[in-house]
Amino acid sequence: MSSEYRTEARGEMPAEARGEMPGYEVALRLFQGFRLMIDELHAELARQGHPDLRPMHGFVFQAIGPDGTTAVELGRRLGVSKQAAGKTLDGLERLGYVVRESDPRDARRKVVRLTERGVDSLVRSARIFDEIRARWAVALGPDRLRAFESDLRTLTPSEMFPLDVPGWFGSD
Amino acid sequence: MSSEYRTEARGEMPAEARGEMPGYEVALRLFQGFRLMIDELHAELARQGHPDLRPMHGFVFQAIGPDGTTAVELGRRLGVSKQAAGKTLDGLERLGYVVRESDPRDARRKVVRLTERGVDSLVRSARIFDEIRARWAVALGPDRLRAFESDLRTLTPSEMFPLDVPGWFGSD
DNA sequence: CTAGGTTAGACAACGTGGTTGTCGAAATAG
DNA sequence: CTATTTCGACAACCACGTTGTCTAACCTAG
Repeated sequence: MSSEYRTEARGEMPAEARGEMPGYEVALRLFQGFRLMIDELHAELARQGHPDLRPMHGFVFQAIGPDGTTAVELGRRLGVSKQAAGKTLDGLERLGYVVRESDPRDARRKVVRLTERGVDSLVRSARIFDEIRARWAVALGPDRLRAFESDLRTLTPSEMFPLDVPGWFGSD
Repeated sequence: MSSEYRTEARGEMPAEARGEMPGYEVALRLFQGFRLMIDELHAELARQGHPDLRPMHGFVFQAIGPDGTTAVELGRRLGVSKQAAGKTLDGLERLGYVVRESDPRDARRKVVRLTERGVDSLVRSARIFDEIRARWAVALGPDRLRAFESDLRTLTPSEMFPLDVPGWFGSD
């Protein structure tokens, strides 16, 4: 991270003059692109009846999945302790996005499932994301956006998205 | 955010078959690209003598700037209270990345400056970012990467990068 | 069938980073 | 000179993560 402290590099034409970007700016702009989408998503979700959802909740819903899961397994997927996952679920349960049902086949397990409201938020999220993408297609042109997405896939090859976002940014 | 709950949309050929990407995947991959760069940056920084730096610290150093700043102003730039900014600075001061000097022209102010060690971490960060970018240039080809960066700039037009990352993800 | 180990979830104590509120000292406006 | 603003410090509090412990339920050997 450095704009003022940039390593001006060995001779030749500066990178910017060749239309290139300093490495740190690529990182910053990737994050900013993500953040623009997420901020707009949640502004629109708030307008559409989901004012209490936060960026993290999308990752949680994704980790819960259509078949439900347990607090332990959720903690594993999110990279946090089962207790932390449980506390997050407490909040989402209060907001009406998930329910805990007891598993008849294993009396210890409490299976967490999305409620109708939870599914509704996911359907709306998908639509809003697609609308943002559609605006990007206008801004870049559809061919250019397809190339952009293809390159993005090349650079981030994994099939599985890392969901262990909570605490990732933290200070220690 | 939805893979299983995708809105399959009205008729025609599915977006994937046209080489397009669902909107939510664009967001996820932008974040993943950022995260790949940041994770590699900090792994390499740790190897080069800066094992205690965290993703957030880069934003803090950026907000401090080459001329130094005060806790109040830093809090403003990071979007947190002056007290929170002060606590963060306490930690960085203990680690030897910043010093607080009293301002002879205003006895209330304590100007925070980067130490030599702080500047060293920025110089190394810039170099590491550029190395990662260079590998991306190999993966995509230099022309394709330039186009990618150009499109990224189009999509994230702002001059100023938002530094108010702490708490942005939080749950309430 | 039972004994021992494992697993899920609840509960408590704690740490870290954020918040607000208050205060005194120093600067500034009138 | 006085009144107001601003900076930094201190304290109380809160949100959200952590670890540790405990009980109930399941599973597997013998």
